[in-house]
Amino acid sequence: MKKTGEEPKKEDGAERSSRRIEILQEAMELFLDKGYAGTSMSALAKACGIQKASLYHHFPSKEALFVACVTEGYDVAIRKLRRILDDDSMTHEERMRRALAEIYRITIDSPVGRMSPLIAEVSRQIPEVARAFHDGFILQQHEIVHAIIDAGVKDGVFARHDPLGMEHLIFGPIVTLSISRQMFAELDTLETRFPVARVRDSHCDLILQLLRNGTPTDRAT
Amino acid sequence: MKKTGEEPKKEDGAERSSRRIEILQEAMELFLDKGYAGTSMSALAKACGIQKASLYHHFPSKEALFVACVTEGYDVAIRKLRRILDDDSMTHEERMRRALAEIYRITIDSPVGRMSPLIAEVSRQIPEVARAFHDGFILQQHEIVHAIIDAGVKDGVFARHDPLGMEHLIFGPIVTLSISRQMFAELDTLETRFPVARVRDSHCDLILQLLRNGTPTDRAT
DNA sequence: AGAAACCGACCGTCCGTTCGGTAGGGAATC
DNA sequence: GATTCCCTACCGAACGGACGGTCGGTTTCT
Repeated sequence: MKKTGEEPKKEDGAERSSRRIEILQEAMELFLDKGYAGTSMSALAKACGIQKASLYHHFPSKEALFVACVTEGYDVAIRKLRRILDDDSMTHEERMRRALAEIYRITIDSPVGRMSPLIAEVSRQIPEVARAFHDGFILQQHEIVHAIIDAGVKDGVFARHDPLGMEHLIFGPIVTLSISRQMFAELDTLETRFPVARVRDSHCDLILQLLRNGTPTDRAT
Repeated sequence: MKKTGEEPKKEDGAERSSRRIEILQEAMELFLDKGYAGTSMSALAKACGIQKASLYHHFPSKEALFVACVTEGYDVAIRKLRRILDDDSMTHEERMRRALAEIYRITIDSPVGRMSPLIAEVSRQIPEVARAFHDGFILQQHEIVHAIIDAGVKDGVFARHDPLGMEHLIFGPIVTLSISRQMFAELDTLETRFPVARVRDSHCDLILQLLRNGTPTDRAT
């Protein structure tokens, strides 16, 4: 509701409530490492070097703190992706490759992208966070990719495919790779079975192969 | 360690410790519905109609109970998939389509398949369960799919692709669809954005399109 | 002075787990 | 055939601890 209205000073933006930002960063780290239920307010306070009661001067509850963790930050994460969409100096294929690489980076390396398992964990308890994550993060990326593909189709460079199927074919492997790398982090075969660079390059090749060749079977379900 | 040695009577197998099985079924239901941390032993006991202390006569701890939930059942889940692999009465393409449909069913409908978010939630706390899930469930399915593809390649029906990339292109969308449908279950656009049948059919078409056409760029990274 | 930030101590609750004890049925003993 | 023994399944009650959250008061900054 009101997530940018608690600054002590004016809306200078540069250093608005440094404590609050510090708490959010520590919280993000702990949540990603220990999960939502596994992160206690006491542990977070200790990580920040303050008392637990002080946390409640910045956030009214643990749930609100988690929601802030999710909602604040994903607009920053996809900003670069949006810039790729707006860049006209590339060919359609090159722009697609750049966008895919950036989505891999966002989903696997950035804190917001790695939060999918967390959202899944709390989605029943805090349904609003699932909606926020979907509308503000997932949906944004999907729309950007569709825009890139549509531009290529319009110029006759890309073949037309079922948008829904293409969407899942693009994002499915990326999301699954990110989640797998987290849940199987302890496996000694992690880098063999789930290597980022190899999967990314191979995935990219296969998608572009589909985008270049038209689909002969145009079965409409 | 000893999971089949607690029957009260002989090892008749038909009704080995009915209480134990009842507990496992109720536990699976609760875990899938409320998550691991969100499922208390008290709630499980109430669901089974017994006292909480009685649970500890069948399982030494909550962790052990969860591990049993995961490990007991996934061999049953992929039995049908294995039968499809061994069926020689189909063409390669038809077998691939059948296998894909079965994997969608397993991953989205069966209890074991829907446990991925749960495994992710507890993977740090109980690392052994992640390994068991990977080796006994994920890896089994991957090997079966690779065997089906290899047979098609050997007969010249399927084109050869990077096995790792193909693996992620096949399983990625399925796993992501299953997880998305759970974490975004409250969204009113769920069936529009994540419909099983449409995604499955479209996915299947795209995969087979790739398997039919060879890949011209044979870049080895 | 006044507000914001912070602190130490505390509250009520719920959790996983344990303990001592009971009911009941089958086997062994007399 | 009755008694004793034993073992499994079960139960009521409680334990220790951790958790999210609160309260009254103190410090800090402007």
